[in-house]
Amino acid sequence: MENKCKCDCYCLYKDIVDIAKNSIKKIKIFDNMYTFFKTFADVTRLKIICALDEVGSMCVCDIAVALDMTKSAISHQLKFLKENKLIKYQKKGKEIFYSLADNHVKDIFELGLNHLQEID
Amino acid sequence: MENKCKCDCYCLYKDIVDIAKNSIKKIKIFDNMYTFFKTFADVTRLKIICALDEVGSMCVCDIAVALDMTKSAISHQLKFLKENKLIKYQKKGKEIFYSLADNHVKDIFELGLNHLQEID
DNA sequence: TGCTCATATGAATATATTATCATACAACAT
DNA sequence: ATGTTGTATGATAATATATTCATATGAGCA
Repeated sequence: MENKCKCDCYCLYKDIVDIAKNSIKKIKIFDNMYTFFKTFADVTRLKIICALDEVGSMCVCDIAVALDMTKSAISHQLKFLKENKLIKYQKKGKEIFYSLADNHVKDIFELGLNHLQEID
Repeated sequence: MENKCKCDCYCLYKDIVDIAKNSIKKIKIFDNMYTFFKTFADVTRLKIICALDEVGSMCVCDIAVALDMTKSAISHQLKFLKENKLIKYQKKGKEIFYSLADNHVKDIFELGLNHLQEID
């Protein structure tokens, strides 16, 4: 039957399903989007963002101390954040200072904060 | 030494570290926050949100057809969304219709969309 | 040059997450 | 009652992720 898909389902409301399907198809950036949100879906990364948001820029070592974690763990997470263009950095001698890339990061962070404060 | 922590780090800029530490401590909802953002950090859940956003409300079966996935997989994800209060539902006979819980979900989704369209 | 410190990174381990599979339950039709 | 359909769920297997560990690189200094 036409309205039966490989997934063992009978389609009940075909027109609605078609609208939903088209809507999903239109957004070709789900992969990027999920990677973007994944950034905020980790306590360590949230804390790094929070710290950088508060003090502007910090070196790897200080972030590690502030979060009470190893420098290696922080470095791995900074790499993730860097690859997803959420932070930028500036070299000063041996040290490398990281800071938030733009206001979107702050916006998202604060929107999440507001949402949680409202339902709580 | 006072400025050496268990994590093999030497604290370089103590005042900055203290500010960051306090800022992190103030936010006691990192756990909730990361769970909230985790919702958006999965392609399946993003698609469900996208579909519900577009057509208002859908039953489990139709969501499964629209996403071309099994009903079981969808049901598990709906449970996750339900537990985190991002969707609500209404029973009609055998069917259960799911819809987005409030505008925050839509807001976050669209903010992510905007962010990605700008950097791209 | 050799040493120390700041940072980066590959591999391995530990943990978390997702989809599948089997099954259960509830509503409806016959 | 029995069978069918829509949904839910526990257990498992497959996959992804985070941290640790060992090691590497690179800058500054003695």
